[in-house]
Amino acid sequence: MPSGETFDPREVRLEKLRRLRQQGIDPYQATKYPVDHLSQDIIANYPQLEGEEVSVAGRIMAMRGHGRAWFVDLYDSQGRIQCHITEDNLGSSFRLMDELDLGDIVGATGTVFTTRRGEVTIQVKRFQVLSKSLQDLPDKRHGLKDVDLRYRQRYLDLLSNPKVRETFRIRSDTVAFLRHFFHERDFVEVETPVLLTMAGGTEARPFVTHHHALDMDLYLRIALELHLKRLIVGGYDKVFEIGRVFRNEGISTRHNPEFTMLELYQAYTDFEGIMRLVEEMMVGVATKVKGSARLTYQGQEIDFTPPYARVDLVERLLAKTGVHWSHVVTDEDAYAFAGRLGIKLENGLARAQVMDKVVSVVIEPDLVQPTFLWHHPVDISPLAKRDAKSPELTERFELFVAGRELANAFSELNDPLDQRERFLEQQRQRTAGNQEAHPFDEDFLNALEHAMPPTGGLGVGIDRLVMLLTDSASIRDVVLFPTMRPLE
RNA sequence: GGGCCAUUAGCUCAGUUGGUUAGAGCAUCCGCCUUUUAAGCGGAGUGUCGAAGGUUCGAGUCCUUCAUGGCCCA
Repeated sequence: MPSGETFDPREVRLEKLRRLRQQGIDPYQATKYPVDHLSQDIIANYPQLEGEEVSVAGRIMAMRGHGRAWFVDLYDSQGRIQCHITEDNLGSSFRLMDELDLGDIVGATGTVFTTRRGEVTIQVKRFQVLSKSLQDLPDKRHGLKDVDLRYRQRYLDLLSNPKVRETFRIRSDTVAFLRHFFHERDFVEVETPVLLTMAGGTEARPFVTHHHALDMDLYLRIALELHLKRLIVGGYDKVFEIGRVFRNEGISTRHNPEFTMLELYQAYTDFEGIMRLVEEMMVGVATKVKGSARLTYQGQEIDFTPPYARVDLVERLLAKTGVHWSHVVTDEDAYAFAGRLGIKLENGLARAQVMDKVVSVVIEPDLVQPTFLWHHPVDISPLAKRDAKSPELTERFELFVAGRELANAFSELNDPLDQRERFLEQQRQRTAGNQEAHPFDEDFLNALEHAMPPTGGLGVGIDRLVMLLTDSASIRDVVLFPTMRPLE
C-alpha cells in the first residue's frame, strides 16, 4: 500500500470531507433545501411533469458511473428516484462527484425525463451536498441481517430494510386509528402518572426508582387501571389512555420490559358492551391498516369479522381435563393438577398463578380465530365484578387471537367492601411470598366508596396488536428500540 | 434459570478430517467508459476469525470459561 493511502472507509470519507472543505464547501452547513417534490409523486405524475424542473432531496443509495456522467439513486421518505448527473449540465461543479459516497444526503434540482430503458429520471442541473456520511451503509442487496445490530442500530435497519419502515408505519396508523376511533365515540383521552408510590392494576413485578428530593422509592406503573377508574368516579363517562407501562420480568419474543397499553373505561356498560366495542375496534383497525378484515399471521389465516366465538373458561377446562376449577382448592392441589397434565412449574407459586398457567397451556393455544375466553374465576380476577348468578365467577373476558392474549376486559368491580376484601386476600398472598400480588390501595378504595357507576373496562396490548397486523414473530420487531443488554 | 445454535473483511456469507500466506459477492481504492440500473471492463485486497485460556509440531476448525444474540423449555 503506498504511503498516505488508506482503505479504511471512514478515513477515505474524512479525506473527501477535507477536500470538499478545501474547495470552500462545508457539507454540514446547509440548513434547508427547496424540496418541491417527493420521489413517488414524480413517478406517478410523469407525463405531466416531463420537462418540468423539480427539486428533491435524500440519501444516495447507489451510484453508477459512466465516465463523464453518473446515475445516482436518491432515496427520500417515499422511496427511490434516479438522477442523471453529467459534466455537460454541471460544468466545473461536476468534479464534486468525486467526493460523494453512498449514504451522503444531497439535494438535486433538474428536469424530469425518461431514459432509453423507460425509467423516470431527473436530469440534474445543480446539486448540493446537504450532509456527508462518514460510515459505510449496510449491504445494498441483503440489507442489515444481523438481528443484534438491527435492534441496536435501528437507524441502519430502517434505511436498509424497507419492510421495517412499513412495519412502523403500520404501527403509527394503528395508534392513529385507535385514537380516532375512541375520540369519535366521545372518549376523553387522558394521561395518568407513570411514577407511583405503589404499582397496581394487575399482578406483575414493578421497576423501582428513587426520588431524591423526597428521598423515597417510586414504582413505574404496570397498568393504567386504577387511575382511569378514579376518573370515572370523578364524572367522566368515557376515558382512555394509550401509554407505556413497565414490568420487571423476563424478556422474550412476546415480552419487552416496557410496552404500550391501551386502556379504556366506559360508565353504564358492562363486559358485553365492551365485547361489542372490541369487535368493532378489531375489524375497524384491520380494515384500516391492512385493507381487509382478514390477514395472515405466521401462516395462519385470521378473520376479524364479528361476532367472535365465546368460550367459557371453567367449562372448557372441565372438558379438556375432566377437572372442575372449584375442586382445586389449595396450592398443593393446583401443583398436583398441573403435574398430572405434564406441566412443569417453578416452585413457590400460589394456586391462582398455577391455574393461570394451566389455562395458558390447556386452553389458549387452540384459540386461533378471534375468541372471547370468558367468565374467569374471581380468584384470578381481583378487580372484576362477580357474575350475579355464579358469584365465584366474574364478568370478565380475554380476547385471544392466534393463541395469544390480545385484550383483557371486565365489568369493573365497584363494590368498595368486596374490593377491600380482595385487596386483603392479595395482601395475604403478598405476605406469603407472592411478589406479584396486588398491593393494597387505600386511596383507590376511598374513590370507590364515593360510588363508581357500573363500568366496563378494557386493556389492549398495542405491541401484540401490531405484531398481528404486521405478521411479526417477535415483539422486538414492532418496538423501535427494544431493551437490550449493553455491550461490554 | 436450563438445552441447542450462531458470532470469520464495512455489509451478506463460504471455509472439507486440525495442515502452506483465511476466501467470494457487494462496498471501498486506482484506471477506462455521457441514457445505466445487481451497469460494464481492467487492476488493488481491507481481517484482534466475538474474548480469554488450553490441547497440539500446527487451531477459524478440537476442549474449557466468558460475552452478545437467536430458537426451544422454564
